[in-house]
Amino acid sequence: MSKQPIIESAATPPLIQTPPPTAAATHRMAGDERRQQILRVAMSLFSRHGFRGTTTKEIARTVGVSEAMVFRHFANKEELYRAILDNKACAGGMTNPRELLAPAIERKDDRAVFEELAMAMMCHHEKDLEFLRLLTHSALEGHQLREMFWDRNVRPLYEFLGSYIRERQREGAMREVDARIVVRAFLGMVIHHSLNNTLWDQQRRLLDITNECAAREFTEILLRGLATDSSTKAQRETHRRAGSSAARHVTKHRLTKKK
Amino acid sequence: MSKQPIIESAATPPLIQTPPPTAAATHRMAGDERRQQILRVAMSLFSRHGFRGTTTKEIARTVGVSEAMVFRHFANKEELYRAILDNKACAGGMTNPRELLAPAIERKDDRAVFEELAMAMMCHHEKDLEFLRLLTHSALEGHQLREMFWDRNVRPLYEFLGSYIRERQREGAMREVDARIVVRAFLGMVIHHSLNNTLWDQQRRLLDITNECAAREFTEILLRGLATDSSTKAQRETHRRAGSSAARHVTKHRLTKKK
DNA sequence: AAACTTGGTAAGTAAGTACTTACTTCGTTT
DNA sequence: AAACGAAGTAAGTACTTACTTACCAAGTTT
Repeated sequence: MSKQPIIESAATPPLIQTPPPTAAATHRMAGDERRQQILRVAMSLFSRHGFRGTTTKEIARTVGVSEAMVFRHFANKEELYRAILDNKACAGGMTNPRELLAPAIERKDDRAVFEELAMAMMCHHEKDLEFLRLLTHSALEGHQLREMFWDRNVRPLYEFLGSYIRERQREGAMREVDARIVVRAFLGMVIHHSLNNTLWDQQRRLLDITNECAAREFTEILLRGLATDSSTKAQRETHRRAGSSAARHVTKHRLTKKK
Repeated sequence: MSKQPIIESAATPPLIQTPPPTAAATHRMAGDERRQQILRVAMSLFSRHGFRGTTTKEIARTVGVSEAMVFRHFANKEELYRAILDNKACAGGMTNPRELLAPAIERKDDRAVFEELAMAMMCHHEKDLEFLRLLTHSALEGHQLREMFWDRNVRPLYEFLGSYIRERQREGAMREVDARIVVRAFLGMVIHHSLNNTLWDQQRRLLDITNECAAREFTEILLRGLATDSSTKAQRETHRRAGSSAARHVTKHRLTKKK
């Protein structure tokens, strides 16, 4: 309004386009490729600084293009965020626990069920640290990723694991406690451990153990904690014979890595 | 610099001061009182939207004063945040567990030790929900509250609870597992439960139990999980005779409130 | 009643913020 | 080689942000 755009000034000199000062050789990518790149960068930045704490300018600069490119691929910041969620919330919940645990469940190998679940979760958290942070951010900000993740991952996991526990209780292999409480307790140990390692104590000052060790010990505590008075010894015998995943000498056996 | 301030224009008309349109009767508070009010409001807003997500304007408006007042009391936003931390990080870690648990520890009542600790933590989280959110925000943002809380609360708790467990292990009352893993497992159950209730599932769709119930069941799982093969029955007898806090019939005994 | 102190404000400012506009460059198709 | 469309940009716009300035008015002291 205040400024008249130069529409037909054929005279204006070429205005020597400064060759992109940002990156080395990021010229003319295919549209989809660039879109993916923006997505990856945005994901990484959102996970570090949250939605509000990340600017579109920063995203563009990191990618090595002008800000306008971000808005060519995504209508607005919110849509960019959504695109990340669609990418992640589906693939973000690690490999489906149902498939992963099927063999262990078949054999009714409780130890393997819990240990493998714990391992899968912790390894996934470790690998996709970004997603864990993104998730926590959106839980705080009340963003829709929270509900999405809840419905697609958390609730199904509670139902799946809960029904396994109930089955084992019916068979007399575990004492009678509300299965949902058991699920909460176990996921609590595992998730808290991951959160601790990624958000609070990345240098592992308080506790530096391998995922294997954590999975093993958490499982041990849970299963002993659920054992029926009668099953206590018998069951552990059974599992030893079956050659279950670990649990050979679960006492004090070099649990920590250092310090 | 660019604008010449009117220094002695006695002629400028009174410019009828609009009577504060914001609040009803928030006139002329004592300095300290207002300072405290700003602190409280800021704390509440920071906990809801994080440091970056809260504007000084919003704080001022909520208090019912002009933005300039915020900056009269606090040099900048960062200092306001610090003031909150100083207020909170000292008093924020609930009553000192050392004192709280002293009697239970004296009696070597493991059940009471863990159950009371869990209760204290969960009730504190529930009451000071704001602090929990603030803490999570600063963990994500890498703000100094994280280190502060870590040093003043988390690490001491690990050491304190860990040494109690080690003592009980020496006495043969608990099996030999790295005490720090046990601490992590137990705090994991408790903290994850709190976090779940405040950040993820405020409507308690997944699991709606009282704090008492959660504390009781988590403790039960942990203690059974730590029992030595020999102590299993003997110990539970002992505790029953001693009239320990709960644990009468810890089986399936109306654990949930509804659904 | 003059001088000081203190709680308070309106109206800035400079540096962001998300998002847009008008235009250019280049590989592919015709 | 002309035309076209997609990848790209510089330089905006309108608004928000943290923070400042210049000033005021109700007490309290002198």
